[in-house]
Amino acid sequence: MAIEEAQRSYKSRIIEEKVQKFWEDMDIYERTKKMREDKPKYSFLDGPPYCSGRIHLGTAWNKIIKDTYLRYKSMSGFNIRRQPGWDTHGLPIEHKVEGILGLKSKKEIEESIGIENFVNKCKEFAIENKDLMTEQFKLLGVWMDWDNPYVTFDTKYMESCWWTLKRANEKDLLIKDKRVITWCPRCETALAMAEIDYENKDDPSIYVKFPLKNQDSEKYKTYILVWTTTPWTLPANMAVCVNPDFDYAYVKVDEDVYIMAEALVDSVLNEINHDHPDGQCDCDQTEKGYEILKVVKGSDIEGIEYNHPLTYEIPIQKGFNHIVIPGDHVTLTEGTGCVHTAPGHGPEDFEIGKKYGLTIFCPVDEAGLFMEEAGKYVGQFVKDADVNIIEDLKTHDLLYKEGIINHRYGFCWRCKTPIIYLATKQWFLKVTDVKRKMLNELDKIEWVPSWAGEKRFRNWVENARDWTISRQRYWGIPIPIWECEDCNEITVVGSIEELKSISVEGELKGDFIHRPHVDEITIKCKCGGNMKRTPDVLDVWIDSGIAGWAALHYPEEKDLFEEWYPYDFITEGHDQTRGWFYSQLGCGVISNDSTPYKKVLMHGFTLDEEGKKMSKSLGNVVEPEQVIELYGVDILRFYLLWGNKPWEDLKFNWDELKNINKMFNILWNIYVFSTTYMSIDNFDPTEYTLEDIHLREEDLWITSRANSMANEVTESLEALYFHKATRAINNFILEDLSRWYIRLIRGRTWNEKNDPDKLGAYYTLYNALKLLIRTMAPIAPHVTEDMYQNLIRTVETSYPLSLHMLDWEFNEEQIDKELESNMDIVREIIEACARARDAARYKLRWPVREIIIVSEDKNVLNAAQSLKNVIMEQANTKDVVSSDKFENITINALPNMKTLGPKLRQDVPRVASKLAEDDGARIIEKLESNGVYVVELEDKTITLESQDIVFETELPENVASSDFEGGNVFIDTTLTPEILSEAMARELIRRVQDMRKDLDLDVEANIEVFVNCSDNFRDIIENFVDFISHEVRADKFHFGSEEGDYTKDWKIEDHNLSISIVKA
RNA sequence: GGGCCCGUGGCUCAGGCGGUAGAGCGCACGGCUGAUAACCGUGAGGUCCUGGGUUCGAAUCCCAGCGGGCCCA
Repeated sequence: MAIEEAQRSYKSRIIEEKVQKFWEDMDIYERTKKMREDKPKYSFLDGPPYCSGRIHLGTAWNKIIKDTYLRYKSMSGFNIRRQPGWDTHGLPIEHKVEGILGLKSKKEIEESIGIENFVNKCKEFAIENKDLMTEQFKLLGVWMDWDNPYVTFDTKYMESCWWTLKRANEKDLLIKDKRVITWCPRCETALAMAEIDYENKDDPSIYVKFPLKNQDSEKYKTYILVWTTTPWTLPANMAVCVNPDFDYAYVKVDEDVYIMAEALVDSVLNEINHDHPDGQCDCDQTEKGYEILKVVKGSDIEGIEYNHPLTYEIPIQKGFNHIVIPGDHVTLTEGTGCVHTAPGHGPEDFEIGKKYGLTIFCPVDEAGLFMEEAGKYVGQFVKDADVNIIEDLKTHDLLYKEGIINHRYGFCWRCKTPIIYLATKQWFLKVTDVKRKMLNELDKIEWVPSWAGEKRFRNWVENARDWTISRQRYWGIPIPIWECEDCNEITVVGSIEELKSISVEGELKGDFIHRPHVDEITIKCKCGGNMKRTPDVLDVWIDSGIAGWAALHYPEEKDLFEEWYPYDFITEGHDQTRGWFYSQLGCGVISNDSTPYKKVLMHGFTLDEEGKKMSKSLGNVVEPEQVIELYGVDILRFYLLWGNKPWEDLKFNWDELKNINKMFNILWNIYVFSTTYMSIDNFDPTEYTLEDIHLREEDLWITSRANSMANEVTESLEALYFHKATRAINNFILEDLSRWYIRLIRGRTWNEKNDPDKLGAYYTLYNALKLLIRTMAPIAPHVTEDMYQNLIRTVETSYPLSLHMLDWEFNEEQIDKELESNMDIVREIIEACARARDAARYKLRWPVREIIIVSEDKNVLNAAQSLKNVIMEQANTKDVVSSDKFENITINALPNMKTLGPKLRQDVPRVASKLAEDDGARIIEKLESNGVYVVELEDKTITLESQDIVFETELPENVASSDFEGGNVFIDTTLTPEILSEAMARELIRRVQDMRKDLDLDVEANIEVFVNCSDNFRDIIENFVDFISHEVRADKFHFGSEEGDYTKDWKIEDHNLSISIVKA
């Protein structure tokens, strides 16, 4: 086999489809895995995406990061576990299925279609999406065990979950408790902190007057002034909290006296104050509209009794005792410093209520409707009751002030209903008991970036509360707790086998582990009573939190667990700080006393071009498929790893994608160039040893650069700094290969087939490309595989079937930093030459006699000397001279008119001519040694200081110059007859080449050339006919006219001529 | 109110362990081209968010503030 000429243009989709088919047909993924079976293990755990729809750009980014890193690790010689996971249970899917079936409440689910049908429908929905999303991930070229994923609804998976709960119970970390928790009144279930979205919302902001029970004055009535934004919680008010350390004022307004924090009196009572433009207020109390009667400490008003403001509407409230109690949580940032306390509707209120023995009064049911105890409000939805309550307060003259506040409020993550707080009995994991251990374990984890763990995640864990794990829903892992109806004893079932052995009623077949079948199974209690399952399912965050061992079906099966647990690496978005990073650590510590993962990359979100979240309602969603269709998978992958640092949010940018597309085009062009010539010459690198070929300095240079690049990519990937890896690759392709190396070797590809110099270029280019595609393979796996199959595998037949089976390696010994920096300098010199020519309007195509490089920097002179040949070719010069100074420069000294004009007046011309007579360099010398320069005129002596003279450098005629960072270049543009001949020959060559291109001739096709020109022009180029013929592949070259296959008239400088080409 | 992150040309972003501010895109002009629908050069375009501090020297380190984002209360 031999290297074939590549397709002329880069068609990403065709290549990618071809490569994916190749992988599939040849079973490349499985083979690659098998190949590295005996290597050291590197375990990875996929954070399971939730299967409720199609993947979006962020999900794609997530899997691309994983795939790239794992491909790299695999090539680096590790046996990788990469099982994908699917999160399938929970409210989001229930919510979608409710929508599909047109169901509006739990009652409808239970009564109109039944739990079994509903659960089956949910499962169906999850499977459909799982399959759909699998195809999407495959399209991205992500290599995972797609046929063997872990799925949270699998019986085995759920069994591991039961074990985890049993374990928690054994450690006394599983408790049932009445607490106030966040609740969705639409879904009628408890929600965990991770299931709440925060958004801004308008709510009432009211100041309510709570009348004291014992009024001590006939003249006025005293109230505690209380602020709330949830009027509907007032029916459950049991107490008022004050901070014992604050000062509280009795403030008289008209006929009322209000008790409130002194510091807040002004802002609450006296809005007039804000009308003073200078902020000064010297109004007296009457103007202020209030009068402070006295100030006491918070602790002084503890125990004061008051009457509930709605006893008329809610008779049951008459039976409770309402008092003022102390609370350290009371602040002065808003409100009145007297905090309405409803132990049934607030977590802090609840804690305080328990502490002071208040009744936990909660007259609201699971659907958010007021119950009988709420008196007048019975049957009203809590949020709807707000206005009625406000009206009733007004009626009793117990409303001081009313307004609207816009503040952050929690919403159900799925149905967007505002959450409420309710006191209910729920099951909890006592995270607060293991928090210390969690923090301890957290320190053992390596975080990228480090602040993600050390600061952000640590902060979250430190504030963790006990975890509400029970959900009053259907599609989830049933809580494996059976409670005795008689003695309240509980049994936590840890496995299916265990359930079988102790169940007395109900069948264990079919999908017995899901609801509703599992609900029918009963267990005999020690007391002889009947144990029934607690009807709840588990918080879906438990599902994914246990993935570490549930995916391996531990503890029922132990081998895999011992081999792979804990995991070396996980990576997810920063939303998982409160999600999966947390749930895994919590579950891991509870069941195994340790963290399930050792290294984490926390990545960002994908945003739209303006930095806004992508959302359907904004219409700014970019689908991965859109990008793939336009640019291809490899370009999408490269872009996502290039756009920014992985842990920052990525503003998706089409322009950047275009930019990456350009880079891939150039890469492809390099490939086309290489294969074009290599296939013409049947190049086979295995046929040559270093003896047969000649390597130039530039060959060693690109080899060094390629290895430096590979080194940088290795370090970057290892550190998960994907942006640095892609930048190194981009720089190598554009700067080193395309813009420089290919340009340098162009001439050599024109030589004879077995010319060692040409073979040196091929050999070097071949190896540089080989290293490049190997290094790029994890990021752009398709195009590199395609190149590998043609460029490498056809000639190095002993190489593995796929690029991805190659080991990750490069040769540090081939890195020559000095050569690299010399080349940097030389590139600058050559660029300076181009600038100088440009300024002098002297074309690059025309050779020059010599260029002189002047620098005081030894490194520059060394570089110029050691890479002289490169400069000669690229600067198109016959000679290169380097020196620490330019000898031929003339320095002219002129009088500085600004200083000398006023001083010397009519003497200026005479001084000027004296200055002109002397050598500028000598004048400078004198100024430097004497500080002055003396001019002797016939009639006087004039002393000039350095500021009196300005110097101009004058280059000899026909010298162009330009400077660069390390010095200057001077170019001798004298046009000798020889140079003119060569210049004209090159002009002619370019025109013939242009015509060959017009004819779309093969690169190696031979032609016959006729040039019809003046005798003068013929004389000029006559000596270069052989050179011209060689360059344009002309077998024969004639002067004279001919009607060839293609004839064209040209003008070169002042010469009119016509060129005719005959195809050979 | 608390925690974390971000703020660099018109746009997208590098740099960031202190030492003359970079790239790409876009704009203008010039050039080159048998791998390149490419490329090269030149030009215009920067209070590196603001203000303090440390230092011979701060885009970089420290403090405070402003603006944006995420998370929490």
